Amino acid sequence: AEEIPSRFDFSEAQQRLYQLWEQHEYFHAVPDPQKKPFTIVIPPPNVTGALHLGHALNNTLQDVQIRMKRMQGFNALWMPGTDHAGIATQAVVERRLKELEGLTRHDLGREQLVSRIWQWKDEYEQRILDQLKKMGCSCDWQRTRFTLDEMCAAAVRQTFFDLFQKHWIYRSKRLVNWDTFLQTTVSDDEVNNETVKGNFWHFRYPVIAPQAGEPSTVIVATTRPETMLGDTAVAVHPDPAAALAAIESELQQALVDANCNEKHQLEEQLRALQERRQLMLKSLEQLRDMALDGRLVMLPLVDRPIPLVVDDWAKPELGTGCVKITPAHDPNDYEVGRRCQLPMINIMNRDGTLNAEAGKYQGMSMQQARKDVVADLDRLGLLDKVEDRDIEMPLSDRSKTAIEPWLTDQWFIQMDELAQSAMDAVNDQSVQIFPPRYQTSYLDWLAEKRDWPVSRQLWWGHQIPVWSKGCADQAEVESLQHKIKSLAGFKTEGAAVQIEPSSEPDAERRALLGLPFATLHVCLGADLPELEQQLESIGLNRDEDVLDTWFSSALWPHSTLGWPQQTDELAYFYPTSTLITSRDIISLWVARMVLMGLNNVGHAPFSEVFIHPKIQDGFGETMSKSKGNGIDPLDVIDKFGADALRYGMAHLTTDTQDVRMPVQYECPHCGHLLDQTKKNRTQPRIDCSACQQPFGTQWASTPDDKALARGAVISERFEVARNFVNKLWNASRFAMLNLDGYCPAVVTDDQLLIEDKWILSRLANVIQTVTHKLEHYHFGDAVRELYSFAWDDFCSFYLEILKERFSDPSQRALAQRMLTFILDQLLRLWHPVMPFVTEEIWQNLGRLAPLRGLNEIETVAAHVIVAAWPTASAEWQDSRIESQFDLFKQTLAAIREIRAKQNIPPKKEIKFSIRTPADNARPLQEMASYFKRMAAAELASIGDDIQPPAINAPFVLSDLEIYVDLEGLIDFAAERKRLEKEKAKIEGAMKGRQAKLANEKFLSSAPAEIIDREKTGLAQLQEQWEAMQAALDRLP
RNA sequence: GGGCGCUUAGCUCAGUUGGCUAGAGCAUCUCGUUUACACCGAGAGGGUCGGGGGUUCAAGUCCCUCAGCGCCCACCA
Repeated sequence: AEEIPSRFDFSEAQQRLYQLWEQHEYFHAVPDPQKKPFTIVIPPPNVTGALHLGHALNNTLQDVQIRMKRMQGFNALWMPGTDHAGIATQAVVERRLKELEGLTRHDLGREQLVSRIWQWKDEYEQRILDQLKKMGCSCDWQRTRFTLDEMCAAAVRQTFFDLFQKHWIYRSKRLVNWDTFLQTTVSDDEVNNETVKGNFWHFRYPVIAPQAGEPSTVIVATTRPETMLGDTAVAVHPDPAAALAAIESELQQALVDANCNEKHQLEEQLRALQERRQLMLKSLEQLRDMALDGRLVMLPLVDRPIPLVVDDWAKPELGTGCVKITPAHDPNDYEVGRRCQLPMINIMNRDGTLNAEAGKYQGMSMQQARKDVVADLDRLGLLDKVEDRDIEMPLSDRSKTAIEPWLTDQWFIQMDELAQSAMDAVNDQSVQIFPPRYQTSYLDWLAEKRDWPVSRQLWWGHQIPVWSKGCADQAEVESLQHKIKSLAGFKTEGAAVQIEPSSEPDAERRALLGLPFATLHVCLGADLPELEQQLESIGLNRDEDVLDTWFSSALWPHSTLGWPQQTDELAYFYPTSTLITSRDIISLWVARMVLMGLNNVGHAPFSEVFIHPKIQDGFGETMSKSKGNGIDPLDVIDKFGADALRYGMAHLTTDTQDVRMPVQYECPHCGHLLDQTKKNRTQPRIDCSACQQPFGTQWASTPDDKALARGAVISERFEVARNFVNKLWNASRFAMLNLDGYCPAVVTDDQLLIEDKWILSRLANVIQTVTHKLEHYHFGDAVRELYSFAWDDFCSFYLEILKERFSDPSQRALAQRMLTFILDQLLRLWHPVMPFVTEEIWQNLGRLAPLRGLNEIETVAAHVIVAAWPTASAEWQDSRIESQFDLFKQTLAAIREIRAKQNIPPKKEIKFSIRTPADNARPLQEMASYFKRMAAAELASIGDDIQPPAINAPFVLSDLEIYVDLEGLIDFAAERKRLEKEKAKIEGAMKGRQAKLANEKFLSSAPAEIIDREKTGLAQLQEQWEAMQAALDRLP
């Protein structure tokens, strides 16, 4: 035992122990009807890049749950895997392709690009799985899945086919966010709005054949002039007078409720509105009438007659009150176009240049066209005016270029029934969300029941399993349909047909634009190469698009278990037990998993969802790769160990707050820690403030910077955890040093000393609390409870007391049995949070004490990972013993305080007396030797009627007066100071109570129990005060 | 604009259904290497609980309001 080092060498142990667990296949779970399953599916990390501390938190919590449940005897399965993360991954790879080779994806082609992305995926998946292993995650690696692998693909195909058959999947036109640089759509949450300086242009559109008294032009305003080439109408409000009046009365109402700050502003707004009304109302009403009359205006530059239409999207209080309608390039205009049945003219190519619809502007970029359109209108005298204005510009998060709204064909999932089923699951509590407030965001989002657009114009993902062909007329539709249905294998192999009528009802326009009469879609429910070939041979082509990445993620809990195959795993492990994730994907992922699980398997995928806090940097911003404020968990593991990382994560997990984590750079040359500041956190190179040498950061991009040693990003928050790991390690080291001659035997109650009973009572309470807290996701509470038990109770008191008993041969055997038992229990309780150090100690303890136990002796499990979770024994719980022991602790603290204040040398022995009733006296008397050891103080006398020493320092607790004998030691000044301060404190407390008790209302309204408490409290304070005063009086 | 949170010691966070003198760790200061641990031990100082108002015998805790911060959703010709 002597050769055990005083510090836990985690870096050596982590690898060895992880291998040990894997060799024994402790992580591998197979269906076993004898055991109850407990299942968690990992929120699959994106293969975009490495994991940061947010993931570390997420995965730590999952592993804590899994390890605890495994110890509780459940058949625990933690299903690991990664997500292909569609656009994010493709964009990363494309960007790198551009940087390193100067190539675009079009240079490579689909197949080549996809194979490049697979390479990237292999690399990062490896890295991610490696990170998880280094964190100690006990995932069943044999079952590792990837959202794009064959098993998941089969589930995707089957699901799509099923929804297609139910007609819950359909194709329709939709405006998408088009990134003209990457030439792909981006989802709404990958679009950032940036405020930029722009202009507000006012154009005149000539009215065709104006009648007398009518305006000859209509003025419209826009921030995007080039889109006018695709205008198909000008809208006016159906009742501008009423609309203006409504706003006016709203403003007036607001004015009534307003405070003076707002008042001024509101008055101004009101004045402007009234002015406007005077100025514009008449002409707006006139235009409205013209619109109702079916009048047309001439769209300049392209010379296209377009109608005036009536729609309440045209707000009379904004702009000119009239609004140009460009259905194919603006989301709101698109809605107007649908309501008014307007043609939708797409003027843009995939690459952001203008197409043939734009006439002479064809081939120009949108920016160029903007300049030319404005200039040309100006020349024609149709530019009314130009205002400066701040405008919100949508930018692509990936390419940082402007997003263009663009009208395209997209596949949708009809959500009403699916969403309802997912709402029901939460409403009837078959899925419970913790903390419960997150139910609201889940339910609110689903309640909108907006159809889910699932196609993405990407190459990386599950390609949509639909083959289509446009038909020119009804006859062709019928003959093609007949041909398809008679294909060999069509009926037997799982295929379905849908007919999509054209979005353009007008035959002439269809002919003009080359649109089909209808499109025939065939969906195949599985990979069927022969059938696919046959379809292609009769002219059907497979959709180029892929599915939204969340489509496959939504199937994750059942696809990973083999669905649509009816596997044993699916039958046994599904539905899973709990889902642990972060709040930003409640709607994107959690809700969709619920509805897909219900649709596919007929059962919600999990019964509980725990939403954990988010990790923020020192400035309150969430960690993300793009901000450069992320921490690689491996940096923390290298410096503090995996257990410390996990401890830190669990400790910070409370259910109210996000976690703020200020970080530092560690200089790779001298180890100095530099605070991360807002300024230096995005710098590629930093000079160490201690040794002046430069080091690189994760932002290093130039070859010079990259060549520098990288400074790790770490947080001192983990120091506490590391220190605790070491504390536990050394407690076990103490045990090892004192277990010579250990022999196990049943320990009976009558053998136990008061401190044994106390520690067992504490242990029983802690087991109960910690189990409850962990089972209810209160990770922080559980860790705090265990920490104070291990450090304060076990180490600071129990072990100190045992030292005394180890030196007494008659007590040694019992002390050893107690020590091994408590340590054994501590290791089990800590194992889910700190698997490595507990396993290592378990091995060491097992060598010296393989048989352990109190009530019965048993051979313990070879490894703590599979040891039984402790159960709280009710017989041990004894609040009387605990309060008796508390008296000991308080007495000890009092003596130590007086020693410190009096500056008594540590080795100098002192004497003290205690005046207390016999009930308290007995246990304290029994512990007399511990005062000697732990405070170098001898208990001279104790009892109801003892005489305090002549010169003493008093300390008064409830029912307990402690007198430290200061004969020949006293520092009068220090003692006076202590007593005065103590007295003042007591006086303050007394004052509050006296005031309360003098208050008639308090006496009449407060419950008797509270009044009683106040009274006895005051009496005690009075007693203490008198003792202080008396002692002061005695001082010379 | 709508919604959900948050604001407690220099820092990071606890604080149950309102009820004894508001806690912990780090940092600071004092003392100490007594055979588990200096990644340690003993002790101390440090808070008008974001501001203002209200309900109550009693408010960190409940209500209103203002300010600041974070996140989600929607939207701005």
